[in-house]
Amino acid sequence: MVSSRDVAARAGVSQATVSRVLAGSEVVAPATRDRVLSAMRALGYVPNTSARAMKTGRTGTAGVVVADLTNPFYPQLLEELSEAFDAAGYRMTVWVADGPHNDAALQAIDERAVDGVVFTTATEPLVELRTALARRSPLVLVNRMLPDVPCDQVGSDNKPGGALVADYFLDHGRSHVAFIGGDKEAATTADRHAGFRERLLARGAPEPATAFGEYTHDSGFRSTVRLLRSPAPPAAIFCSNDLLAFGALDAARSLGVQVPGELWVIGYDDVAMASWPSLDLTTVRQDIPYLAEQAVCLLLSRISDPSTAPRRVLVPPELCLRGSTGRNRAASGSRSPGG
Amino acid sequence: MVSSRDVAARAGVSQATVSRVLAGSEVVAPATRDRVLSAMRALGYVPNTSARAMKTGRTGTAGVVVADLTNPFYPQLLEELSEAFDAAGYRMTVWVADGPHNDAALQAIDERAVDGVVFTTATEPLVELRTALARRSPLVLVNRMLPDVPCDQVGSDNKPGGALVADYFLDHGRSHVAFIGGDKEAATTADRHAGFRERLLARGAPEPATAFGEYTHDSGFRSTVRLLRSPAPPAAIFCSNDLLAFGALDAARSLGVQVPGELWVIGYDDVAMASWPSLDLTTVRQDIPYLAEQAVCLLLSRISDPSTAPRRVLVPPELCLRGSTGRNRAASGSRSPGG
DNA sequence: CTGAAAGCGCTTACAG
DNA sequence: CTGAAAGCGCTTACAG
Repeated sequence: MVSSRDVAARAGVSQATVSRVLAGSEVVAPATRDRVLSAMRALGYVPNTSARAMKTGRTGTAGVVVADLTNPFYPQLLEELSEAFDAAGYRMTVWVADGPHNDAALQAIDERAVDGVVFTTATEPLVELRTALARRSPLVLVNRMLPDVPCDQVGSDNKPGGALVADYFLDHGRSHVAFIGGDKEAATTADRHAGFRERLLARGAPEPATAFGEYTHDSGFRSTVRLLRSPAPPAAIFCSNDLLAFGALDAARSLGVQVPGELWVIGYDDVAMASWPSLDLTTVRQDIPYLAEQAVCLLLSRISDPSTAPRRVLVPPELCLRGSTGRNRAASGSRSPGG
Repeated sequence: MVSSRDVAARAGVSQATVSRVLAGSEVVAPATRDRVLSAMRALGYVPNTSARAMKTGRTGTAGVVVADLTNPFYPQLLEELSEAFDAAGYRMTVWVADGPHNDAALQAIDERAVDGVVFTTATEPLVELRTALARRSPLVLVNRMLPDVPCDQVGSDNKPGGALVADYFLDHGRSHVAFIGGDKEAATTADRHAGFRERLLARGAPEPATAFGEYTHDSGFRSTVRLLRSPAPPAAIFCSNDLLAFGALDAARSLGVQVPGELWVIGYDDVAMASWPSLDLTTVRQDIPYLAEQAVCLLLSRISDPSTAPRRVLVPPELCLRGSTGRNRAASGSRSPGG
C-alpha cells in the first residue's frame, strides 16, 4: 500500500505537507500543492480511512438499523437514507435486526466503527438504548418514535394521520369500521390507532373492532378474514401499514367481498406498490425522502454537537385516494399504469 | 474514551498483556487474564476498531452494492447477505447505486474502509472493476454475472432457467410466446432470454416476440400492453424477473385479458410477493439464502487469500407453479393465504 | 509556508 | 508468562 510517506518522498516534501494538501489546507504554496497532487496521482495514492479515523475520532460511517426488509417501506426508507448519507459524504453500515434488540449497532458506536446510528424500528425503550444515550452515543429514531426517550426523533405525525382516516370514513357514511395493527408495542401502530379511535368516538361513531398481529401480508390477511367473518363485519378497515392492507385486500378478494363496494380499505405509508393497478390502495402517505433527510440531518448535527437538547421532527400525513375506497373501480377495462 | 492503556493501569499489567487477552492468546496466565477481564468490565472497555484495523489491515467490514431496492428481490438478497455477514462476524456497508458505476465501493477498498465488496448488479465489464481486480481487490459478483471477468461469481444458472420455462410452455401447448426483459445488458436478462429462445427454436417453436425496457413494474406493464395489442398477441409471456411479471399481470387485467385463460405469465426470482393471492405468480425460484451464503463465503476466502483462481458458483433453477399458468384460478372464492 | 515530532490505540515480534 | 518498543498511517499543534 502506498502511504502519505511515499507521496512525500516522491514530491520532495515532508509527510506533514502531504497531509495538509489532503486536508485542503489553505496555507500550502500552490507550487508545492501541485507537486504533491501529481505525486499522489502518479502513485495512485488513496488515504487510509482507519488511520484518519484513529486520529480524528471520526469514521465517516453511520449505522442504520432496519428490520424486516420484506415490508417495502423499509427498502424505500433505506434507499433514501443511503442517498442522504451519500450526499453528506458518509458511508452507511446496515444492520438487519431480526430480534428486538440491536446491541450490535450500539456497540459499533463504542467500538468507533460508526459515528452514530439511525434506528428505524425502535420498539420498547430498551435499557441498552437508554444507557447508550446516557453516555452520549449519537442516536436518531426515525419512523418509530419513543415518547419518553430523550433522543432525536423523526416520524409521521401518526395521531392526526389516524384521525384523517376516521374523518374520511365518517364523511362517507362508513361508521362501522375496524383497525388492523401490527406490533401493538410499536409507537406507529399505537398512535395511528389512538388517533383513529379517538376521532371516531369524538364524532359519535361506535368503538372500532381491532385486530393486532405482525407486520406481514399474512397477518393482514388473517386479521381481515377474522373481521369479515364476525357477526357484524366492518364496512371499512384502516390498516396500520400498506403491507397489512395488501393482505386485507387479498383476504377480501378471497372471501368474495367487493372492494370498494362492500368494504373500504386504507393503508399507511404509500409505498410504491400501493399505486399498482392490482392493489390500487388508498393510503396515508409518508414523505419518505423527507423523513430520511431529516434523520440524517439530525444525526450529523448530533455527531458534531452531542450536547444539544434532543429534537423531534413530525412530518404531516396526507391522505392519498385510490381505488380501495370511494373511487369507482371497474373489475377490468383500460386503465393507465400506476406510479 | 477508555483505552487498553487504562485497562492495563487498573489491572497492574502492561498494555501488551491487555492486547493479548483481547486476542484470546493462550499464553496469558489465567490469573492475569482474570484481572484484565475484570478491569475491562469495570471500566466498560471496548476495543477501538480503527486502531485495530490500522494495525492488522483488516476492517471487519464488507461492502455490498445493490441497485433499485424497489425490486423486492434485492431487499431479500440484502437481508440474507446481512445474515451471512453477521454470522461471520462482519459488518456490512451498503451502497445503493443509482448510476451504472460504483466507484464509491471500489474506492472504499482502496481507502481500507472495507475489506472487500459484493456486487449484486454488475452490468458491463467496467474498466474500474477490471483494474480493481488487477490490483487484487477482493470482489464478488452475485446475481448478475459477467462471463469474461476473472472474478468470483455466484448466480442462478439462468440459461437452463429460461429453458425450463420454454419447455413448460411447449409441453402445455403454448408455442406462440414472448419474452419481456429488463436491461438488455444485464447478464441475467441476456442468459434467461438465450436459454428460453434456444430451447423454443430447438423444439421447433417460432421465434418469440421480445420487449426490453427497465426492471420496473411500469416497464413490464407497458411492454405487455404493446405485446397484447400486436396483431398476433402471445399466449404466454416469460418475464425476466418477478417485478416485470407483476406489471404484466396488471396490464393483462387492465386490458381484460384473462390470466391464465388467455394468457400465461411466468416470472423469475420467486420473491415473497409472488405467492400473494392477488399476484399468485408462477416463477423460476432462486434460492436467495444460498446465493447470499455462497457470495459471503467466496468473499471471505478471497479476502484471506487473494491469489487463488476465481471461482464460479451456479445455483440450479426450479420452476414454481402457481395461478398465473395452468393451475385453475377462480375469480374469487375461499383460498388460503400465500406464503 | 514547511518540517520535526508527538500521538491516536492498537498488534506483534523481540527479549527476558 | 510478561514487558518494552516499534510501528500501522494519518493529523495537528509547535517551531521556525
